[in-house]
Amino acid sequence: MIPVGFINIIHGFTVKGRLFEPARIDEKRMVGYPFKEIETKWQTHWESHKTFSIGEDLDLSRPKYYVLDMFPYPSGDGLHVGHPEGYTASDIIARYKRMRGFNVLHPIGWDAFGLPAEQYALKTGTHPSITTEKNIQRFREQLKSLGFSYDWDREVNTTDPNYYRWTQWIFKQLFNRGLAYQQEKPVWWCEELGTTLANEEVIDGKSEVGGYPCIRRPLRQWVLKITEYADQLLDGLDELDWPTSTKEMQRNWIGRSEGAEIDFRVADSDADKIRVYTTRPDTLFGATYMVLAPEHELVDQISAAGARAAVDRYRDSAAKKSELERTELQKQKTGVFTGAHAINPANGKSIPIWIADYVLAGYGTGAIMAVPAQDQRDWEFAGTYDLPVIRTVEPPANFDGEAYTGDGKIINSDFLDGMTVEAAKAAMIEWLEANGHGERKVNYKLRDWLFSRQRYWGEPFPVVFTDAGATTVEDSELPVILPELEEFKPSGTPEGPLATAKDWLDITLQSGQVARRETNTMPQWAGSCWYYLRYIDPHNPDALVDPEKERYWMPVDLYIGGAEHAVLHLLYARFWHKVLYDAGIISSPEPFAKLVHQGMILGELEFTCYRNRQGEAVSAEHVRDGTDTRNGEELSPDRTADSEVVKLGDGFVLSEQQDIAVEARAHKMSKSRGNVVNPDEVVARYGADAFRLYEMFMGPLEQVKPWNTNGVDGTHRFLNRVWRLFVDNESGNRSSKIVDAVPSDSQRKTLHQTIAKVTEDIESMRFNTSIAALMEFTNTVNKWSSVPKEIAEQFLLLLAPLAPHLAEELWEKLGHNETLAYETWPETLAQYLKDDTLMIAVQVNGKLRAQIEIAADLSEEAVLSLARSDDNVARYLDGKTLRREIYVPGRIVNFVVAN
RNA sequence: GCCGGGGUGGCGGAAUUGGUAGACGCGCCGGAUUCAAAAUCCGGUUCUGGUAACAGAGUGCGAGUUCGAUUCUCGCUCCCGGCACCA
Repeated sequence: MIPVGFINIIHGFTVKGRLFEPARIDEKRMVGYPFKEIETKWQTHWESHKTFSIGEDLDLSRPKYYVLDMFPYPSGDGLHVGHPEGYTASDIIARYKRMRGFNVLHPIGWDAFGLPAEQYALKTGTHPSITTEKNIQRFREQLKSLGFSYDWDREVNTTDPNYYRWTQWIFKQLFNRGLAYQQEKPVWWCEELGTTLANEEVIDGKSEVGGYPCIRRPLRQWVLKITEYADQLLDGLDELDWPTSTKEMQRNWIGRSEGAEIDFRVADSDADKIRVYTTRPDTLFGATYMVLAPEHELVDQISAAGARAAVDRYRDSAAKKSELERTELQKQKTGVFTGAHAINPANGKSIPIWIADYVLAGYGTGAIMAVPAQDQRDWEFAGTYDLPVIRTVEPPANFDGEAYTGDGKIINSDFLDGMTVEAAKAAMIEWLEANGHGERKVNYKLRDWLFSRQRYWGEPFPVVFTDAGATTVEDSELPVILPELEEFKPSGTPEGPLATAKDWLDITLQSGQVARRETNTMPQWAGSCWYYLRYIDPHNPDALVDPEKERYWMPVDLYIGGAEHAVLHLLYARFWHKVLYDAGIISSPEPFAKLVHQGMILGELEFTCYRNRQGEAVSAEHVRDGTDTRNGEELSPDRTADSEVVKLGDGFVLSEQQDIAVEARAHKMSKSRGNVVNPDEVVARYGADAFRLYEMFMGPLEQVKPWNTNGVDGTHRFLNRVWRLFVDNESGNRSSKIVDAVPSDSQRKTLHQTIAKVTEDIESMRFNTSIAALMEFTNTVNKWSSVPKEIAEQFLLLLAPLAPHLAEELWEKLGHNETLAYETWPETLAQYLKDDTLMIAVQVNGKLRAQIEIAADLSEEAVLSLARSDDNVARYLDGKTLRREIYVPGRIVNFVVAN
């Protein structure tokens, strides 16, 4: 699912003779508590005791919590520091919820079909299943080394026939419900990859993977009718606790719009009527011309003899343009007059019909009525070709724009005059329907989902072709197993590599009928569309999920994963889910109740100074995209050491040459930049607990933030201090500072304030501040001469979700034989939260002049009097007229004075 | 262009039913320990002035509301992410 690959080598590089080593971390030897030993010990313990396996016999009277990570695509490069960010967050929640008495489902698996393994097979002949298995091993080890509390008995793997059997079964449900159909569709074909690609896999006419050129060609494809669910997918968003940006992106992607379709008769012709789609039926009287997409089917029929040559020329050139060129040219709109005219049904006027590629064939009806007065695109086109403009909405008096798209009084529109836009739309639709000229219509940007790929490493379709067409195979025939192949080369034809599997391809059905299997495979999205359901009942041979278990566990309570999946994965999964819901197979209309995106982790902050060919430094304000904005000269970026720059004003400048501003920013981790950080090395040096803690301590989970290996020092030191607090350095036994004594009130206060803060922060996923609270706690406790065992234990329970290995070890040292994973989470006792005395601020005219200590229950009058008598406050009140006294209990006093 | 998010010390960040800006950590400076170093511990660290007490300025820029604004309102600006002729 996470397609980004990163290398796991950290290499220094030289720039102008200086060596930069962004993350050479084995150089310094870390001394401190024996994290390596402890972490291995507890990882082994959890595994052998199946601590986090929830098994089959659950106490269903307990509340459940399903916390899910987006499962990874096991790339050959292993984990990078971005993966464990979300995984750590979900692990903390999982561990916390267990301690809160929930049955917690916290699984992991592998999204293991996909192009990279197939391309590797092409190069090396290694079967993708071997590569995949090897990569999974590596990922599994890495995840285990970080101490995540997954239920490893529930691991799923999309390439396992026992898994994809049910992916195929779901496809059958789609097929049976008429939601899967075949169509000749112009699709992106990439010669180099020997496969078709989905729109989202082609960027600027090149393949997303490899950057190879792609062309459009028609192919028989499987398509899923996601558009049938457009309204449900849109409406379902309202009830979800998801980031607004993600919901908004899905809404835009679905792109629902309401309007009307209107029929225009072609003048002096018996050609078919031309139907247009518009969201502004109220502007019909302002339609001054009509535009058809170059691909529109009526173009041939209507073009006048004299215009035909020009029309054909324009159509040819439009067909050759890639999508990119079409959109790039949006500044200057082009088109050709067909020589034909259409009759405006509202007023009988004749308007010219043009073709232009700013009208898309695939949206609406592929034809529009152009209203330049109220549409900026039409305005531009009309300007270019000198077409008339009729305003039908009165713009505001001070309006100085071109097309006016706002609300206003309708003018020049016969029976609509004087209405608002909203009323006029309704009135016009009513008129159109009454007179047979058109009808109300809802449109979507969302297109049906191109669901087949001409690849090997994907799920085979459970489909065979006979003379009668496509049929699905019997359930008893599932899974349709991917055949072994000698060669993984694409056939070079639109048929995928499976076409070369002769023994597999042709079968005889039970009826005796001869049939041929579908040679397409499913796209990578298929397996990830429903994996969260399989985790609930991963080994069930009879159903994709047991209905009773499904009812208990669904929906997912918390789903954590990257924002790059905001639309596609999350929309496709919701679509399948709703289909399964409608089919009565599952009980919940939405799969993911709450969604959180972890922010990307960037490389370390870098300073870059740009230099021209003479080697002269160019100040950053003159640099844009690596060139000098003043003369267009190419500049070379020069990585500059921290010691050579100094902060000046808003930015950084060279310390030797302070008129030269340098660029200061953290970049996305990438091989080419050499700023990739490998978690294995961080774990080796600091330990998994310190690594987990740092990932959470960096800042808010959702935020993009730069990595800084030095920062791990901080969390490691913190864990060291905790260790020394509990363990005697000499003997390795429990420290004599931990005593069996009754805590003092003040000690209880420290503890319970920490419990309150950590609990609140974990509940709202503010892990950075919960860690800060634990640090403050240890800073305070370190000053105590002894620590009551009761306090020490409660603290360890608070630490446990965040740094589980160390917490377990110290818990054991305090004399416990069982894991603390299911201990009860500490309870905040309110009586220890309030202080007897508190410090409050005293301001005079809003400026802070003193801080005074008061008894918490002191009356307002007494507080004010105390504040007035403070020396420094008195200084500012002296000789002035006191106008107002403000006391916010427990917080602040403000005296307002005048001369 | 449109939609969404953001701008706070040298750095990551903390504080919003409006109430002591800079918690916690990194880095840096000073000290202790050490033959020395690492590690550890203690103190300092927004800027300016002052030995200090304290004073002035300060949360992207400019206005406004308020006794009081990082927080609310209006205008501007820069950065990040997404979409981009969807009629």
